[in-house]
Amino acid sequence: MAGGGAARHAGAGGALRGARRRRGALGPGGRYGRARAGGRRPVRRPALGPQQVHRGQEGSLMKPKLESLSKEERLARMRHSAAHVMAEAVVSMFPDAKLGIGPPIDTGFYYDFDLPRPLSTEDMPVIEEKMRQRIASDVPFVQEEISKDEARKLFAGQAYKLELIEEIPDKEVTLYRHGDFVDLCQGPHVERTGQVAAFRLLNVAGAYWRGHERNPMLQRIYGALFDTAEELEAHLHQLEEAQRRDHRRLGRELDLFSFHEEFGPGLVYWHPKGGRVRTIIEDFWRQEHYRHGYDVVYSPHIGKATLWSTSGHLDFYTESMYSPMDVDGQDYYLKPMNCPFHIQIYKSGLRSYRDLPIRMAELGTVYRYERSGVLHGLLRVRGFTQDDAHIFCRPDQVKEEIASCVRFMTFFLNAFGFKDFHVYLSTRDASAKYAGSLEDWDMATGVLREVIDESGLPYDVDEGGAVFYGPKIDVKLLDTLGREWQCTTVQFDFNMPERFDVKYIGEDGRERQPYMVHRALLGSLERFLGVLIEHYAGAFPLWLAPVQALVIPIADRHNEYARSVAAQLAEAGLRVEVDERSERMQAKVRGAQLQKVPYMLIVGDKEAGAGTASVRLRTGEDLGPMPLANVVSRMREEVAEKR
RNA sequence: GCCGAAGUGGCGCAAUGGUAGCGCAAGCGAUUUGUAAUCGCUAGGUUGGGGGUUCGAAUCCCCCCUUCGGCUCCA
Repeated sequence: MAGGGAARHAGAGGALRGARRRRGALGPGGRYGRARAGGRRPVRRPALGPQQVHRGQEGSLMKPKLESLSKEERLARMRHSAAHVMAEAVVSMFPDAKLGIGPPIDTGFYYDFDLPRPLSTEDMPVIEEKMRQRIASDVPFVQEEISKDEARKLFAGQAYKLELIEEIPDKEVTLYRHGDFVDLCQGPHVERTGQVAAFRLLNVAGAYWRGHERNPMLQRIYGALFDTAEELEAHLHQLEEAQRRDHRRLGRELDLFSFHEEFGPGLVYWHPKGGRVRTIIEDFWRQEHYRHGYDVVYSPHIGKATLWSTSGHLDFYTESMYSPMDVDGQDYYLKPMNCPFHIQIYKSGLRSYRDLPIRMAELGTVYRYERSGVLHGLLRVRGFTQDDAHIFCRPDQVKEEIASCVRFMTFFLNAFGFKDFHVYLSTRDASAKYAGSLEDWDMATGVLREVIDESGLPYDVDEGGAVFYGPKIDVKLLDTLGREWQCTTVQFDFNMPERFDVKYIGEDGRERQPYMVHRALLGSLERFLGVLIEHYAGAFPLWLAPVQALVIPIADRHNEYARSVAAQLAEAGLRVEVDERSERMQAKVRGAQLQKVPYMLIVGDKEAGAGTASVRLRTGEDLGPMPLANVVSRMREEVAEKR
């Protein structure tokens, strides 16, 4: 994020409207919260209208058979039905329970409840058991349609359901009934409870009713559900495996970084090894930016209040800013963004149309207040370094500049081996909170859309997801649990040029306002490194590995030769260490494996005599003894190719 | 910020009202070893912080801090 005002102007929750929104605002499955967490994403599937699900006596005769459906659709139905069965179980335990919604999600389902007491993990087996009984009883799911009036009577006392009923545009609403349990629901479901497959209740979490912070907080129970017990087990196993590649754990084990909560949560301390990786990325970043026509700048970390009032941050972004510090009786603020500074650099001279585009990049460290509950390792911190840039350009240059940002982004993500990322086009909605003219917005949104279309990257439209000052393209990378984290962002800004009166002299000699584009490609180095660590499970490719080779002398008498081997590699620009501990070679190999060092160079009598090293790779592959020159050339080649 | 769970040596864990232990890591010593853990010894904790109950608190109660999983918000 490079622009301002997101906090207040991102719209009501910024939920994914548009592409991911399903029709209607019905109960379970009708409307979803945000598409966000891993396995917590609403399933995407075509809405199945009532016309496709005919009513039958048993609610089954005319429905498509479960087996004939796609796996995706079948799972969605089972998950949705499991949510109903779970709701029934919870209601049987708490007759006064008020029901929220209970949709299927990527890996299972959830249901939200308003209950008289907090649920605990001890409740899970009880609920599960009730569910299994209901599944064993194998009763049919029956769809019904009733008038809204009838529905209001049926759901009297169910405040949340009543709210949903009022929002349904049709005269009739659909219900799904199994056994004595009935829910306001558009469906579709499986035919019988017995068709609900392998599931496990996972956890309870708080969730605001309809995702709004001002609404009551309900208790949400998450469950996982798959076709078979094996697939369920595999999924649960995968969740455990994910812990092994959690960047917070790897950060400690690989000695990359630490946090010191007692001295400030959300503030990263980079250790030498993590610092090494970061430096490599920064060097690469700088080199590529120069190559791509950017200038690299540095700006201060604090600025006077007048800067932030002019920029609008004090009006629109104060909630994310830290309290001012007093400097000679003046208020100074720690910067939450770099843009106002870059604008000053732009404005330090008269700019001609010939000077544009001006591309100003900075690894700019910013500080933002993040609410305590949202901090998350490196992925959400309070101080971070954006790989920020601001592009000032003429109207005729806009499209190419945006296109080159997208190409540059793709180049970086490829360089780091990312295949799995989600692109979003965030547009404005009907509200009137936006800066800039509608024409500007239409133009900018059109350009962004054209550029992504032409890039061939699949994307979703996040209607209303734009910040108040302009539309944007965002790219989100996935962590090990499949949670999305916004990294790349390319944003138009129709606010700041106006506020700071940014100009250039046009061909006609008159002052004109340039277009301003904020962009961060990696996003922030902290977040990017966090995602990257999980992406590689800590086993960085050679060019990024903090220690590229570990020389392992077999006995103390080989230490001297080991040091000379290390010196030769270091001379060739490789990062190498020697394990001189009085340990057995096996222990040293194990240590290197655990540290995920790519190359292990084992040296004993044979190697010292022949001027070689026996090479073991992190993969376990034994390359046998190699002349040092060959080791060096092999490694240098691997580094050059960023493999 | 909200809901729930949790905080015990650097890390992973045990001790559920009665003297805080174990493994790994660390330090020291021995060993000099051929592709994922050599052996021994030593040191290390006012149990996240503060208050309370009790003869006695890691354990029970209250407040705060932090972490984890969600929600909301965002790079």
